[in-house]
Amino acid sequence: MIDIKFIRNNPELVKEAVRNKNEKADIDKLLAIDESRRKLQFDFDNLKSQQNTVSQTIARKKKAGENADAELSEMASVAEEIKKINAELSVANSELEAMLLTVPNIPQPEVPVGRDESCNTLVRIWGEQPTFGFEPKDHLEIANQNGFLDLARGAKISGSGFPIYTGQGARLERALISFMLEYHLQKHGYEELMVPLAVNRKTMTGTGQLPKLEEDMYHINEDDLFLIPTAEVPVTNFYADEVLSHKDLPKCLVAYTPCFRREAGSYGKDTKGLQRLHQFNKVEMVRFVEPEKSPEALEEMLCNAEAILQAFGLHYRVINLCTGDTSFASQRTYDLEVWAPGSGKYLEVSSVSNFGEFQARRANIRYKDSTGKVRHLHTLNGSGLATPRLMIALLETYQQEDGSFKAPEVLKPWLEMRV
RNA sequence: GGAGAGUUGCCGGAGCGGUUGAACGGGACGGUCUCGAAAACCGUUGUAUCUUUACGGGUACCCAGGGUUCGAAUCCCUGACUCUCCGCCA
Repeated sequence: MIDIKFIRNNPELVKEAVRNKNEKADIDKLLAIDESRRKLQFDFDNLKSQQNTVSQTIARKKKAGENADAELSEMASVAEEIKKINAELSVANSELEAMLLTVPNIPQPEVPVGRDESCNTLVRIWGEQPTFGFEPKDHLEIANQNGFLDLARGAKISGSGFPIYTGQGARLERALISFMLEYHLQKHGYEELMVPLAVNRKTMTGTGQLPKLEEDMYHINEDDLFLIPTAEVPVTNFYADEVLSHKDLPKCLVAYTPCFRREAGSYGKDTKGLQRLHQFNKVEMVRFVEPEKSPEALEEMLCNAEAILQAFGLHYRVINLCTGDTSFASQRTYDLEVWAPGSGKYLEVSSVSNFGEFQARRANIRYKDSTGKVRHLHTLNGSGLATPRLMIALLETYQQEDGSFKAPEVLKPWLEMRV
């Protein structure tokens, strides 16, 4: 959420951000509501002030045994008026609140302006595309040949986009999750959380999924709960409505969760195999930092995510997203795209974003700085990483000529957990 | 699912419908004392919002939302959450 005072003082800047992000929040209307709301608030405060004063007089008179009928009848009409204005005020307040929730975050200056992904820029490339002495197969062929996946039965049980990992495939998936979690815990200093997969409306609003993305999420009607599309939601909201101390910052959390996405409106796009799913696994990093430190933290998290791909020896590139491609809540986002040699393309496996105070305002997460002042902190998050496309890259990169799969050395211990 | 109890400031914990933004205690911070510290003593210790160049002032907030009243932390209704007991269950 953008500070209403900021919108008041920089309306053009906010409108530009709305345009550049292909959003459609009506800033002029928002400001008009804000204006009338403040007028109502002013009237309300004055009437209340009058009421408080006279009420005290009444109290004093009654205590002294004097007659207070004059004041009482005077206050009856004031009370009436207050009730009326209060009703208008709460309507105006909720209107403003609703509108504020539709205003996207403002991209940082470093973010290239552009409508869509064609305007994204390349930051760097790591490694090289591997070469094969044979025609590399795509991940589905490898998976099928080795019995790693059973998509047909997943579709039977739930529908397409709900994969079943079988045998060594299931084990590999679990190994990836464990490896990544432990990597971030041991080498990058994160703390682990295991969180609820179904969360309430307030939580979804806190990180910015609601109101915009309601259609993209699975919803449990009975209890008005949503299945999380990313661990970002429960983990960021971990500190909702709290005031932390600057001594607690930065706070670095990591969590593994399944993620659920309806992917409404994207049917038919990149649907082959594990490329686009309704349920997938992801390890997510989240940081809570002091405002001044967030740009630096973003770079660190990017490196944390890259470290995983490097450990696996996978070729990838880092992309700087343009305004039109950064999400509603983000100020700045890097994508990590891993090379899938069998499919012959780069696949997004991570998105690392700085949200500034946008989410902290929505979720009401604050901290007390070293001077004792209470401020909103900055939140960031990054996938570290999502497994399906990572699995694709691994299978395709480490396939053998006979179609078998040879896992990279670092994964060996994780695939051979002895009991 | 049934029965009961509860939700007050950083924490513990008071609070008759009328100077209660909130007693009292603890903690934290500042000061006095001390070579230094402890103890003791004194003082400070909320958030949001409007207004003001500033000093300051107004208003709201005692889980949330409604209601009663001139006036609600205090009375009534609804909801959320916590705890105890019973039932059910991995």
